[in-house]
Amino acid sequence: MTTPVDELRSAVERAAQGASPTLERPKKAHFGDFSTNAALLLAPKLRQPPREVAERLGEQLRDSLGDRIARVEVAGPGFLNLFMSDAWYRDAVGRILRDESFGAGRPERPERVNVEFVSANPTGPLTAAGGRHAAYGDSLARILALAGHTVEREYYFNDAGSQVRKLGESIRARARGEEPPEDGYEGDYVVELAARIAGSADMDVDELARRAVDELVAGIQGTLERYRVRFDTWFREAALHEGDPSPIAHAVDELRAHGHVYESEGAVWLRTTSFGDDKDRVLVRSTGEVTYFGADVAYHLNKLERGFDRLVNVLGADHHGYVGRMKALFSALGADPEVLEVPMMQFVHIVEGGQRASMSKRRGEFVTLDELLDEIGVDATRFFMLQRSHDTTIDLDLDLARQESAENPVYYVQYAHARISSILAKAGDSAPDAGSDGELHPAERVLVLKLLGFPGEVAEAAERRAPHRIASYALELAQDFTAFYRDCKVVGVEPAVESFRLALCVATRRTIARALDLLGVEAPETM
RNA sequence: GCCCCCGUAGCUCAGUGGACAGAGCGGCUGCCUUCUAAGCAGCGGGUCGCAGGUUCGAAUCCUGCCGGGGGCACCA
Repeated sequence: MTTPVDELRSAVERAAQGASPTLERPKKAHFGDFSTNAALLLAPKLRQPPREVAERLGEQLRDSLGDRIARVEVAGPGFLNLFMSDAWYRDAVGRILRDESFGAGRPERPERVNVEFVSANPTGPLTAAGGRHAAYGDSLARILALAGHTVEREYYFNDAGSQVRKLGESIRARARGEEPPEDGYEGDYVVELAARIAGSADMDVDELARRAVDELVAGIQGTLERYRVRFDTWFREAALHEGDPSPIAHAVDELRAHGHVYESEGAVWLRTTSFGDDKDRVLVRSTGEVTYFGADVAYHLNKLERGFDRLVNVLGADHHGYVGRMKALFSALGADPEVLEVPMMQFVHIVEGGQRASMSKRRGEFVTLDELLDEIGVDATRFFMLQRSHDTTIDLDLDLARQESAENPVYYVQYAHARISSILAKAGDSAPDAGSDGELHPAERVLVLKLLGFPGEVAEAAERRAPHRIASYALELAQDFTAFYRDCKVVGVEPAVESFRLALCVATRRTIARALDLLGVEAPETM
C-alpha cells in the first residue's frame, strides 16, 4: 500500500527530473514538515543558482499537490521546506487506520532468507552473550518478514567432535569426584549434569556426552522459548557425517570437481587463497578427522542447496577471521559470495565493581541468560540487548541492570501503549474518524508525522540489518504520543475533535504494538 | 606485522553528506481533586579521539596517527 509519504516523494522526484533528492523530516519544526535538497542537486546540472531552481521547483510542487500542501519555502542554500495542510494530515491518519498491514513492505525483489543465529554449542547453558545474539537474530527475522521477505530461523550446533567429548570427560570426572581434565569444562552445571545422569561415573564417554548434549539442548530450547525465540530448524552437525555419501563427502567431491581441492602432508585442503583468503584451509586432517571448517563447508553447501536467496549468519566478533574463508568457499562453489552475510555481534561485557569480568564458558565463569531473565525479565532484557547497534560492545553491569531495570525505556513505551488502551476503554462506543475539517494541534501533527515514518523505519532496519533502529523508533513514537497526551484531551471534547483523536490513538496503539512485536516485546493493555 | 569493530554530554548510547548535534540514565528545581505520576515541565551539561583532505555543506566520505576491544590453528 502506498503511503502519503510515498506520494509526496514521487511528486518531489518528478519535479527533480531524474535527480535522487532526499525527502526528510527536518530536525527543526520551522524548517517544515518535510524538506528536500532537490534544488541543490539540480542546480549544478542546470548551471543556475540553487535558490532560483528551488523557487521554480516550489511552484511546480504547489501546482501538483494542490490543497495537500499549505506552503513551500526556500531556505538556506536552496532547501525546499514543505508545510503540509491539515487536510493532508487527516487523510494520512485515515489511511493509516484503513491499512491493516501498516508498516509492511513490498521489496522490489523479495528474498527467501535463512537467518542462522545463536548456534551456541551445547556444552553449557546460554549466556548473556547468547541473549544478545538471540534477540538480534530473532528481531532481524521479524523485521525482514514484515519488510516482505520469507524468513527461516536456524540453529546449528555441534553434537560431535572434540569439545563435546571434552564435555563428556568433564562430567565423568565430576561424577567420580575428580577435577575436570585440562581444558575441560568447570562450570557448576557440569556437576549438576553428573548428578542428574544416572551411572555417569562409569558410562562410556561418548554415550555420556550424547546424553549431556540432549539435556543441554533441551535446556537451551527451554530458555529460548522463554525468551520468545523459536527456530524453524535445529541443524545437528552429526547429520553432516551421516549417510552415503555423507554431506561432507558430497561437499568435498563438489569442491574437487570445481578443481579447488588438493592434498598435502596427508591432509585435504581447500585452495581458498584463489579467492582472497590469506592461506589455504584444511578440510580433512591427516588423522582422517574432518575439521570444524570442513563440516561448516558441507553445512553451507547444504543451505545453498536448500534454495535460499540469502544466508545471514550471525556470528560473534571473535569469528571475524572466519568470514574471508567462508566467502572464498562460496566462490569456490561457483556461488555469489554476496549471498552470505555475516553480521558480527560485538561482545557483551559483564561489569562487576566497575571492572570487566571475564566470560569463559569453559571455566564456568559467565552470567546465564536464564539468570538475566530471572533478574530483569524478558522485555527489559530484549530491549536492552536491542537498543544498541550490533557492532558496538555492550557493558552489562548486573547491579546497575537490576537497579535500573525499572527505569528501562521499554517500560516507557509499554506505558504509552497501556495509556492509549485506557483512553480507548473510556471512549466506549465513540467511533474513531479522521474527519475532514478543523485545525490540528501541533502535537497532533508531530505524532502523525512520526507514525508516517514507520514503514520507512522498517524498510531501513531490514536493509541495514539494524533492529536497534526500531527500538529507537518505538521510544520516539512513545515520546510523541506522551506529548500529545499531555496537550490534547481526547475523551469528552467536541465530538469531531474527539473522533479524530480517537483515530490517532488507534493508529498509534497499533503502531507501538507492531514496533514492540518486531523487538519481541509485549504490549500490555494495563500496567 | 596484517585484518575487523568502536571512540559523540558525568554514565550507557542514537545519529552512514545537509541548516544552531540528540535520547535514556544520573544531578538540581517544581508538578498528582484531571483519559494511568512507570508520567510532565524547567535548569545544568559537548574542541562529535587528533591532524589533514574531498564537498556549496562532514559526527557522517577518504588518508594518516592515537586510544579501547577482537581476530590471525590440521581449536571450535
